[in-house]
Amino acid sequence: MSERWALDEAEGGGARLVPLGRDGLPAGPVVVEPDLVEAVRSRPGVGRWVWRATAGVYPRLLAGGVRVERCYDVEAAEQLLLGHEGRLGEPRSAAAAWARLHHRPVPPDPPARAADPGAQSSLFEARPSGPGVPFEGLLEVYADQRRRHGAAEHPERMGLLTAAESAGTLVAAEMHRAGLPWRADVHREVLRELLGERYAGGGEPRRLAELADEVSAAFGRRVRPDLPADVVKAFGQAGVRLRSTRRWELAEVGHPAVEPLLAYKTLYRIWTAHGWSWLQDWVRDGRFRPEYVPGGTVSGRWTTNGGGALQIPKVIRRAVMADDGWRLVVADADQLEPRVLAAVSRDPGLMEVAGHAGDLYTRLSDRAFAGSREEAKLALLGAVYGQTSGDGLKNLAALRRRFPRAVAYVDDAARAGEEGRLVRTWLGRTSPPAAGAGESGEAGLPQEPEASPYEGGEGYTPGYASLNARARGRFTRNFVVQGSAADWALLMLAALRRATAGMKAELVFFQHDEVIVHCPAEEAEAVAEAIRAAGDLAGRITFGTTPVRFPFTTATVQRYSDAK
DNA sequence: CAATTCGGGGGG
DNA sequence: CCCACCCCCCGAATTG
Repeated sequence: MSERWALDEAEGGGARLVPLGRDGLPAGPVVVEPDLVEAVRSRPGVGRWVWRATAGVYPRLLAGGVRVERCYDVEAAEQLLLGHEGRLGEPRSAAAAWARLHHRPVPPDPPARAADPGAQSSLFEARPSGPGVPFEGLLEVYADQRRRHGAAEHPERMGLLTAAESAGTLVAAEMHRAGLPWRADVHREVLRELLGERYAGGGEPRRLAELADEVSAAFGRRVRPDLPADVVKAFGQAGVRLRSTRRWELAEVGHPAVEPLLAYKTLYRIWTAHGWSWLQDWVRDGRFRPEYVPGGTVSGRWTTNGGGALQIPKVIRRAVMADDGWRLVVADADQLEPRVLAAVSRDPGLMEVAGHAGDLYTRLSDRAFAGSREEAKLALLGAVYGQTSGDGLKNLAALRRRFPRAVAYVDDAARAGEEGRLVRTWLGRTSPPAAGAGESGEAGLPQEPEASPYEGGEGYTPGYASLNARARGRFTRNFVVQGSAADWALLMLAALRRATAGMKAELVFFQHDEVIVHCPAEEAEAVAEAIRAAGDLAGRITFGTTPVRFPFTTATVQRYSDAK
């Protein structure tokens, strides 16, 4: 029986606190204490802290050496509940929620804070705490949120979603504090190998300048490779018509400028986005500390605020190195999205395929297709993404025949999107309303009943159904799978966090379906086992009883680039 | 001059 | 070969 307390910052670094009863209402007098960190440290029996926003409170606790077991993030909950109620887009701050409760004017959310490169911690940041809400208001909002959870389509799942999202906010703050081990010297070595030395004055490094010269030489005139319009014009004069200068399009052109141009693009990207100035801005004392934003995308995937932490180019990963005597345990969930589709659709055939730890696509091709593993993979991904053309389509009919419930699950989601309805992930995260819903827009009109693309016919043409509706259908089709995968990932993180709580190991990176744990070498085996167990547990807690397995590919390495 | 859009790359 | 889904980040060009 763990206690639940509400907590808010008070003026001068202090705290307001109150114990909460089983009904979520205050079960005692409000206490004011002079030191927030001590207030929490001295109450180790509290099992869940209810507070306005983890990002506002938890960095201070971490800086004071205090971790909490669980929390309830009122503003994260507000966002999820608004979404569930079809009101995504309304302000989500606690102050806004309080104003809505009392039918007062609702303050807009403060604008997102700019990225803060190189911050060692959030301790000294002037973080805009948003429009103020008194402690009593926060308590009222919390009590009302409990009621709204009860009114959700699946109250238990909705409660689990909020708990998981809250756990995610704790992980995000802890990962920011721990930082990803980053060897600036190795990074510079990589840059020098790829780009050559830098010239004074901040111009292009040597290798880029050489490649630009090669491109110009191939055209017989000066061409700026970083200006698409210039490149298209140059090819035009050479008799090659291009729609764009995208990599795949250039690759089909036989012209001596293509090779140096493609090399230029790759290196230019590294130079501008992960080059010397990125290093200067983002790496301090051997750590890269991005600010993670749980629930930063509509589907529940995380984003980061600055630093491009979720897009670290493969070649740069050599710089991510464990400390001496330590290791990186890098774990990647295997074929997560098809496994999630099996779990949510309860398709018997797909559950059977996903009920083993081995390669899912191989098993899929063995059972369902005459074709190769690659074809099976493309067909399945095509079904999940709403592919409209190309090779994957030819196996879609076979997929539909073998796994009718799985395909119907995503087809239903697509139809809902086209008709302007909402869809939800397994735990209840909800897609945003269609633009213009509620007005006299397309969402309110009856949709064409005579031509559905989902009955398997060839030759379907969109007719008058708007392209926007079709795009929205692809979005909702994918949302139920990608979002449910994000549900699972949150539960997996929460389980892993608990499992490693007594170890020296630290979670240092998370990217949709991949985690990195930094730990002493002797803990690596236990950590790998904890990850495996966290995946299993997350599968059971998220989806209930299911034969579907959620295995990882795990590597214990010294450099991130050695995993894979 | 600042803010926004575009084109292209990186990640899953 | 790509596509289809979710993103971030950059520089240049365009717009207010």
